[in-house]
Amino acid sequence: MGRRSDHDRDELFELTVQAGQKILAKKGLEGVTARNVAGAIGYSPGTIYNLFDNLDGLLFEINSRTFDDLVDRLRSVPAQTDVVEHLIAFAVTYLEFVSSAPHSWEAIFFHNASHKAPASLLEKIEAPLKIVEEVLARLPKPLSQDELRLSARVLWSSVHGICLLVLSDKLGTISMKSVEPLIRALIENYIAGLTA
Amino acid sequence: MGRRSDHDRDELFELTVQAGQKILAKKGLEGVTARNVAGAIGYSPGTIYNLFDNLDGLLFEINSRTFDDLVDRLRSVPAQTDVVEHLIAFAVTYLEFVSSAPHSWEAIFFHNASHKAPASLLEKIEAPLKIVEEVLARLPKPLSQDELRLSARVLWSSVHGICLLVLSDKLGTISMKSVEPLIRALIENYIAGLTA
DNA sequence: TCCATATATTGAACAATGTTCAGTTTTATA
DNA sequence: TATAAAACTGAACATTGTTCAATATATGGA
Repeated sequence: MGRRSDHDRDELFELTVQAGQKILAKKGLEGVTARNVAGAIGYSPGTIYNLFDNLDGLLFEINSRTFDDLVDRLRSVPAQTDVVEHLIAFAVTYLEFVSSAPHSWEAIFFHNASHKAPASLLEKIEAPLKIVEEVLARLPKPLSQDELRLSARVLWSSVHGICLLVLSDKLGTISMKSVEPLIRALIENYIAGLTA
Repeated sequence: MGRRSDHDRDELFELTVQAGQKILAKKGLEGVTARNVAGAIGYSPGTIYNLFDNLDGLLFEINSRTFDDLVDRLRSVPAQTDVVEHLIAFAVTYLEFVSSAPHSWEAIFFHNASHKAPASLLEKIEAPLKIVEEVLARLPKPLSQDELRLSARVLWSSVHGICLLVLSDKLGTISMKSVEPLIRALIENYIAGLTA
């Protein structure tokens, strides 16, 4: 039984999110139930609803942190003078992250929320796209704001599609090594077409 | 109350699948519950389990038909002498289908089945890839079976990623018209890179 | 025609889910 | 120390998928 003196609200919030992440990593999305999470932190199910509006809220928070993690990884990709090389490094970083933490991404790709995601999460989903836009803006050919926005989205979506492929084929014949040269071809030539 | 004499087993199966499809189209994936489907065909919930091993079975059947539909659409794309044009026509066909029947594709992309999909469904998922492979095989450059397989998958996955983008942005600013030229650039240049 | 057998259908019941909230316990404050 | 505020509980509710004994219906042979 959880005691009020054990943790203040912020600590408890943090504890809950981490318990959720741990369960997600171990049991997958379907393991993240109110009773499981409550049990893991030593509180009763009702307490979850003291911290979050609903269970979706917990998953939104977890997903939000996964995006933070992705953004950190993208930001720490070494700067490349060549735009194409930079974008390829982004894609590979994304692919490796998805591949190494599949359940975190399962929660992002396949969680069917009954409630609306908060604006803060929607912003974080946008963050990687902003980073891609920044790099695309360095292309010699001048692109309008709209062109930049759309082409970043299309490029990232196609990389995203390939992440899904890798994710769905965890036990199959498609490895990172076999996909990387094709990602390279995809990006190299998409950019070539964009700037033609 | 359903009467045994109303339909034989095959008719009832058909009736159930169609009821499922109708509910899916109208209410989305979350509307497809055992009780809803049973109510729609005038039988009790238990009857559903006489026709399918479980509810996933019904959704597998519905998804299977969606893939059949896609394959029909791809097969009726007018033959193009140019491989790239042919692939672009495929992608546009796919995009338009997803865009016009979003809930059918929601069931394919976001249904988290508790049970394993039957081999027959897995084969149907492969069918569009086979069609893409066939066209890729017409490229002047000779590709090995493995190269063909992998590049078809990567190409289709990236188109798939863009379908998801369009699907997730049904009310947003991304239209078919704005995406089509970028799909074109994506495919044109991916193939250029592949055959270089 | 009528009974016996096989099949189809029902619907109550079970477990698990998210969620609520009246009641209890604990802490902070005056 | 008494009172108010906040946190926490856990039983309860509605809704899921799913099962299965009981019932209803159809079939085929005497």
